[in-house]
Amino acid sequence: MRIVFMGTPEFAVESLKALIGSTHEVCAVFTRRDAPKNRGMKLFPPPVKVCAAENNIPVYQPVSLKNEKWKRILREISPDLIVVAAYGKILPVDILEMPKYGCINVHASLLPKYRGASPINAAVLNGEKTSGITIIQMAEGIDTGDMLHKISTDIAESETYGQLHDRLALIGGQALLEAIDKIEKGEAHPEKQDEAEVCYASMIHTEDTIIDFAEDSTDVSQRIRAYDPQPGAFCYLGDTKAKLFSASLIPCEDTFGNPGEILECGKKGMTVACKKGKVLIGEIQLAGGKKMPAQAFYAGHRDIIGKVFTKQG
RNA sequence: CGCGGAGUAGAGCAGUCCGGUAGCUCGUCGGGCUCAUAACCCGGAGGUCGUAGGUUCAAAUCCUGCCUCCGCAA
Repeated sequence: MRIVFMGTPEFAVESLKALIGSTHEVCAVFTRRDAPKNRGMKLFPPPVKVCAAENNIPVYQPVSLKNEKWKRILREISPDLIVVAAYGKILPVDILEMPKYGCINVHASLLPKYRGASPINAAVLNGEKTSGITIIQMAEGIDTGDMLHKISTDIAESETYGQLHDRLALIGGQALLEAIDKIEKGEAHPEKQDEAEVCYASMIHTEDTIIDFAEDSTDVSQRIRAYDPQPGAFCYLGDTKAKLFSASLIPCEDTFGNPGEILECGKKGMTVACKKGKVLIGEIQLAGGKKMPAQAFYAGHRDIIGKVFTKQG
């Protein structure tokens, strides 16, 4: 099958690799434009572009697909199918209908739950026990299309966003090939999403990543893990901003000290009190510094026992 | 030239303002105590103070260039 791939970040790279390693032909790759990023606002190419270039696949980086120029190019390529994975742009309807088999999307949640931009983070944040990949036939509206194929996976205890992301990216590639196989054999059975089950995961805002120890330990550890390792959930230690990572729940119903109080530091990490229960913090990163094991932090800050993490500096 | 912080022993930090013996916690190595231990006691090793110059009797410390790392913002 002749395929055009559209995607941008690391998550999409695994799907692209799966296609490249298959019997299908990836005729072209569409990805977002190189964006100024990080210190110095230097220009960085999206991961998908790098991967495509390594495999000598033509890359297109349109500002908007509504432009007739890109529609013409797509018609000339004349793909049988367009595969979209975390592309970050809306496809006009006439493009959705252009290929013989239309456009399909690799989405990192079990739809209809967690439509939108941050499905993986949302699953961890809400303490879901399972997540997965859904391949949908794209339609107008964000992640609203009929479902073609689904693979679910259990979310492990203490699993972070990063770990789940990497796992789902691989599963995404697998699910994609299976879905295309179904389509080719005419065995795909589009299934409507149950509107009653729909919920959305919007883009991440800074305020979502603030740790509030006045919440129960379950919520605190889920919040930290939902943004670990990127962009990192944070709170303040005095005036210093501190990102916390590798959180795990210490199961207990009791309360200890004040919310946010550092109870003890040991080899396994730093124990912090929550509204109810406590959490074990494995790694910490202070503003301007590198991420380090909590034990190392304790080595250089012997006076932190009894100090309190707060929401504001 | 988007804004800002930081490079000192394997790790994490103090010392820099005000120049004068390289310091702390952890780890590591050796010994001791113990039924035993991630606990405790004693002892040891380990550092071109990021780098290149400058000032000085003397620079981790003051001045200048360069390299590297990190936070914010996008």
